[in-house]
Amino acid sequence: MPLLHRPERARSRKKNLAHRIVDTVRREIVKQERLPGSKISEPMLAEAYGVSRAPVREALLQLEREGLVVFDAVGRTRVVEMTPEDFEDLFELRMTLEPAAVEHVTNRFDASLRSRLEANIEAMAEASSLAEVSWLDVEFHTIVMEASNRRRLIATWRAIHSQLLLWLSTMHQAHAESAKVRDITLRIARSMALPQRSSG
Amino acid sequence: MPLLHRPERARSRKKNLAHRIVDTVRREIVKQERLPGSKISEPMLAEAYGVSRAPVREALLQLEREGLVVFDAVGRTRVVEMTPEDFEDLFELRMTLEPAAVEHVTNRFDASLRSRLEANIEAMAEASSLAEVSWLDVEFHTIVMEASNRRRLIATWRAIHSQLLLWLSTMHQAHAESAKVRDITLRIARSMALPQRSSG
DNA sequence: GTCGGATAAACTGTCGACAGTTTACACATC
DNA sequence: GATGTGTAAACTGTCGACAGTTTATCCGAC
Repeated sequence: MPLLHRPERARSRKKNLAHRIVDTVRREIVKQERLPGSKISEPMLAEAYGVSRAPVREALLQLEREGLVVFDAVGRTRVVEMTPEDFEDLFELRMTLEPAAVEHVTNRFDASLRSRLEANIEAMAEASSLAEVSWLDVEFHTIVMEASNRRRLIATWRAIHSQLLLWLSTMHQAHAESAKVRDITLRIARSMALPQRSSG
Repeated sequence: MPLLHRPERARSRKKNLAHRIVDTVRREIVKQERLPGSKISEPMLAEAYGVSRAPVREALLQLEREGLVVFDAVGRTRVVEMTPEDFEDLFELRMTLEPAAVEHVTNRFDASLRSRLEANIEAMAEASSLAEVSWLDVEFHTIVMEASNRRRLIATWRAIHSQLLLWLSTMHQAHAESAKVRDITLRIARSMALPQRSSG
């Protein structure tokens, strides 16, 4: 099972409480241990992690930035519920961003990047489940995105990254046995392949 | 002079203090009343607006999201300093996003949208300064982006919108009399024009 | 006069508390 | 049994405070 996330930045790079809460809740949402539409209250989160509400509020802001939670009109937090339109939106933005990143990566294709990508591909080949392949595939494209070295492109990717994982999780959990969804996922996985993968 | 911003969302749509602080500081940064690289401390902001640090912290997080401030390793806040590479990055992302938006707008081109765009164009024609034209131009493209109705596209646009204004402000203030910069700005403005502007 | 170190000021991260508002619940009514 | 209502519980937004750390200042050594 691939690791969910490297630490990422939020306010300061230091390991503050908000960071840890973000990491934990992000994992819970992506794994669907917190279901779409379920409420998240600050006092409950604060008590769950034995902290005050201040870092919890900061964490929720970050999770909203990643598109994993939404705030209603009175400031209450819920786990995001993605509609088919959202999925379309999500993948369209992804398809818009990726070519721009690839263009820069081709100019910066060095040994380090190459080995990271190859390791990822290898892991995919050895993966034992479709879910694992999907996750590795998102990881593959994260590597590409970050290799582009375009700060704003990377920031935008991070803003949708977790939503992609959530979508994959939704698909695999809700329709694990559906051959049709299997096909869709594989088709998308293929379309996500690095267009001009250099051979040298 | 065009209005700087409509209220925009942050945590809840209600008018909380963080909102007002974001609006004010955003304007200060874009107008370069706060100079790039200058420090922003929470206690000072809090005192300046007569509030506690809690809403100030929230506001700074939002401003970081908009790319107007950056946090250093120990959590201190500074007004962003944009390098030439940043400008390139910024406009490249902009060019990546825009065609995707335009594609959707052509399907939704109604009278309301048309009149809003025409009003904008009219204002540009009557504008008395290059700065004003630039701002109206960014506004034009904001209208297009929001008309696309793609949530994530719009969110991404908002994440770079203020940076575009800051860049324009920088250009106009630092090189107001430079014919060369004038040309660059106009060239960019032209490239920003809606590619297939419908005539019917 | 310059450099280095000690001391003071300032700042961030976190906490617990309170007011005002919204939601949930129990109870009475039809 | 369904419905409306009033009260209690819960929640958000905001505040002031404190501890630990970083930055600035001042003073002495050279």
